[in-house]
Amino acid sequence: MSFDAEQAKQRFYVCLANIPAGKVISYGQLAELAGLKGRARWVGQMLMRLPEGSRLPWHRVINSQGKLSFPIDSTQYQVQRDLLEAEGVEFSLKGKIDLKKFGFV
DNA sequence: TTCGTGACCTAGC
DNA sequence: AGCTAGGCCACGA
Repeated sequence: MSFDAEQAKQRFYVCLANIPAGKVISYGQLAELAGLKGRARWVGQMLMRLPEGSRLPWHRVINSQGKLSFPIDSTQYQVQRDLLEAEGVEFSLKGKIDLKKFGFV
């Protein structure tokens, strides 16, 4: 059985679009939601290659530790964090998100 | 086709 | 809580 990238991409986009504002999900969970269990890294690749104009909520995707997958000092980190805080998502002093509260599952 | 790479994950200490 | 090591899997050179 081979991996159909086109079909996978479609399911991935749909699931991502379904994440409500103010909630976050991990790469692995999103992959599983799209029927792509075990392909968390592929999800990351897709987000990186996402066209800029798209209205997909890429910022609601974080890692399983409840943190953003960017270095603290990067602009990408700031952008994602601002977008999330604008939706009501709270960060701890260490920059961690409470998945019990904001996690989408 | 083989090899290195990465916006990942989990288990162990 | 923080770090390491091993596993994971599609992608591109």
